[in-house]
Amino acid sequence: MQSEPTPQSYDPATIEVAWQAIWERDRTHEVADDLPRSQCYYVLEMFPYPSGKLHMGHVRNYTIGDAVARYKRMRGFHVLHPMGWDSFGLPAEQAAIERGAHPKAWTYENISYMRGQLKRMGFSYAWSREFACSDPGYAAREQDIFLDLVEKGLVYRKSSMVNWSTGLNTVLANEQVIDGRCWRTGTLVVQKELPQWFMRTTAYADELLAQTHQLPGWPEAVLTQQRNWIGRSQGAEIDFPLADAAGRPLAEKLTVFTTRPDTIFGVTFMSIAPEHAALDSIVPATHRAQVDAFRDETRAVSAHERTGDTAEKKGCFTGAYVINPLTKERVPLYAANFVLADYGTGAVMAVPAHDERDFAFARKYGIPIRQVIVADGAAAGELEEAFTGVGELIASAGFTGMRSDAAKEAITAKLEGDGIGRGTITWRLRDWGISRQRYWGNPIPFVYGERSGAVPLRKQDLPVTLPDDVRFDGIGNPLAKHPTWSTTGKDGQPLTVRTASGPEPARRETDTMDTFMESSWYFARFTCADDAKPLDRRRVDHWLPVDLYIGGIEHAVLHLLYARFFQKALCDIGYSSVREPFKRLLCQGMVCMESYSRELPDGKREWFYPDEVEETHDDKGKVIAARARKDGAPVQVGRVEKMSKSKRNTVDPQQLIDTYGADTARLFILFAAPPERDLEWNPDAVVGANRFLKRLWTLVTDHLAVLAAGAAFAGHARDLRGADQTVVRKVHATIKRATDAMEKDFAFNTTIAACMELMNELKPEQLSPPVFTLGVTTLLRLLAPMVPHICHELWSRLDASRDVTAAGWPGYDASQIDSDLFEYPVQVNGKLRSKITLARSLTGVALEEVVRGHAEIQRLIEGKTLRKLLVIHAKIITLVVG
RNA sequence: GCGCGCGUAGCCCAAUCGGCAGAGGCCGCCGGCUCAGAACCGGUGUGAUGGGGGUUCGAAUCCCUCCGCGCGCACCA
Repeated sequence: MQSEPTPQSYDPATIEVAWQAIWERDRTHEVADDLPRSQCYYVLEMFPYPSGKLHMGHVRNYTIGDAVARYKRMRGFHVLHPMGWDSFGLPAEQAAIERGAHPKAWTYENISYMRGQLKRMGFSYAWSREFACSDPGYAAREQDIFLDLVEKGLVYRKSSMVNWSTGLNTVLANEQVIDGRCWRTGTLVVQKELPQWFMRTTAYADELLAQTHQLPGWPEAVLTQQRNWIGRSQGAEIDFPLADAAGRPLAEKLTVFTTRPDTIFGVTFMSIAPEHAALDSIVPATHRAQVDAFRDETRAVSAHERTGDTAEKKGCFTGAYVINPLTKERVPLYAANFVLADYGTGAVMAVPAHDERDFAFARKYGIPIRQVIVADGAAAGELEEAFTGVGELIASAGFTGMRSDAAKEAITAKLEGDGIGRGTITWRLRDWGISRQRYWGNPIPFVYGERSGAVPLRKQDLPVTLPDDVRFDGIGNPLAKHPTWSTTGKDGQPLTVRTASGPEPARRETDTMDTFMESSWYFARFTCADDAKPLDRRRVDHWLPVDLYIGGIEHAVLHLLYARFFQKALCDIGYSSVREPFKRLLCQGMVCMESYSRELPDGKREWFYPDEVEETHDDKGKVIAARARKDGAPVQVGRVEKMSKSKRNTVDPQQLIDTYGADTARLFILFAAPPERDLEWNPDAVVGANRFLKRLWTLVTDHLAVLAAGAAFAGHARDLRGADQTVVRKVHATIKRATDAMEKDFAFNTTIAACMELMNELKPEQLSPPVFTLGVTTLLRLLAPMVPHICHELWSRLDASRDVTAAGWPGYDASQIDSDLFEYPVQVNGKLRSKITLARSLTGVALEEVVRGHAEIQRLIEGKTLRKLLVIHAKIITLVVG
């Protein structure tokens, strides 16, 4: 049983709630929009999906962001630090299906609970700017923007093969397909053809790629991933005329894309995607049946199995031939399972000698392999594997002898001159399919006239709102099944579109937008959340780019690429002139914990909660065994991995707050690891964090009389001696370390360590009151961004005139850090041999003279030859003797 | 396979420009306090900085290579 807290003991529940009430009452963390930009700072954390309650990943993300926001405020910045809710999405509908809860009610109840948790953590958000994406106001403004994008030609509709999740009955983006399975449900993804709405992300492919080289504040890993995803590929399109079996050219042609036009003289066949549209007209009747069969066979397997690394390369001769435009040679055309219809032109000139896939294919089907490139200095010979490098051309007519780079250009130029090819760039990046066959999303503001087809809504007919009376049975799209919604206008009358010949009956688009749409501009809306228009350009341009954006690396190519695209699109429809939304990106690591499990006889795994397990340690404290309490039988200590419910290695933030308070949770999270690194949850270390705060509490409250009585020491350390001098130096050194750590990488862990060190030095019985006061007040100011409640509370007891935030981040005086003497380590031939103490003020030639003459140095070189003497001021003395 | 990152004490992690390997915390151990325990206070660190090689007066740090772990991409022509 815990004893009842006395007024003197640290009672986080009371002081934290009290300060949170003060911040709420005073609207402490709101910020104006008209201050000089150089004094402003926009820090943003990726807003959460309101799934029910905060998990430890959220708490870490938001703790980091809050510590930055509070730190920047103490440095005098006007900080914009908003929060909202990414509240459209599938889990709400899953809840409706499974529990009968209405998505709207479920979502807003979750928001209400989670907002309470955020406030209980003491996060310093500008709550007046809060919104949820499912709020009618936000969704309506997004529709407004959408229509502008339509106007600008950045939205279009086309029928296309889509990833269809059999688990969700909906379309998934490529990014939502992981190993051929649905990212959410893990069910199989199949290919299906549907009309879809697309955002023209490819219109910005060049800029999206180029700007990755101008984002120094982003982690290299994210930039690399985005570059891979965009996938720029420079090469040429080349036309190959079709030929009949006798080799006579036909009128039709096939165009290939290649990055290696220099290998064109090595082409011995052509391969084409089995579902390529041109095949129907190309394949002669004699081969039609088997090509169709091959296509169906290919289609039957999922995209992943088909293109996976291990998949067998298979093909089928089409009965057709093409002519190599440079050699005029006739080569066979194969349908091949590894050729993708939607990349490049869907057809590939096959050069087995210089491409691994073509090599394997040629071996399998007995197709000739003709080498046309040799590595520099090598001779042509029998190839055991494809040579995919660059080198010198052989057997390539007039291009023989050229190097690959030159040949690429020369051959492309020749093809261009002949009108049968052209240099071109192909992208891996596709347009963004945004249609979702779901209810809980933002409706796409289009209608379909009976005869006139898809028509965008007029702005005065916005917004399209979701109906509340919807049934959820988990099959198909609830919106499409609603009896009246899709055919009723805003005025309650049957929906029509205007045409030249008068109103025409129409029905609504029932697809809703991918929820990545909402998260693509919420950071802009935060700058002007009260504006009637979708965005207020003045304020958007005032605050953007976000100075620091914090979130998980799992969004490296999803959200972060869409948001970059969207920002550029917003610029081009007049809402901003800032083309990159995030100046600096911080990707925090995962929150991990040890897991315990054992294998059951049936091969399954049984997982244990930590308190179900007893560990035994050796005499150094190393864990040597673990067994389950219930049966005493051993369990395996799993590796430290991301918290997950199924592995029973989660910690509930609410429980943590209830037990230790928000400040302890914050302190542990910031102290246990640097932000980018994975954090290993350690319940013992949480207790340690709590212990530190208790000691801080006691240190201040036990000496309130002394601390509140007089001012902190403001003189110079040189005028002090003994413990007072040591502590004043320590104070300045600590401020420097803490400041450097914050400015460099937000290395809260080292900032906190420096504070712990300082506190260990603060022994009131050995210090004069002004110096002790300096130490304590410095400590409170340095810790305030990280553990704001306890620091505000203690500060208020020392100084009622202003709060600790207003007191600001302390500055330091470099001249007060170091003592007048420096103890030089002396290395002889790289080994530490001795130490000598000299005045720090000694530098340069004078310093070297003193060292040379020093008795200790003389002793070290006695009887040997001094070959070299290096004296680095305030660092080290190195002797090289022989 | 390719790309990015990481590897320091039993564990989590520090170490500005290449300059004495150790700041802080946890665990363990010892001691104080206590009838006793918890809490609290004090004390307590011997590692080839993952292996090998190189550059240097000097390498945890820079370069090469290998090993291990994590993440991402993966038939993109």
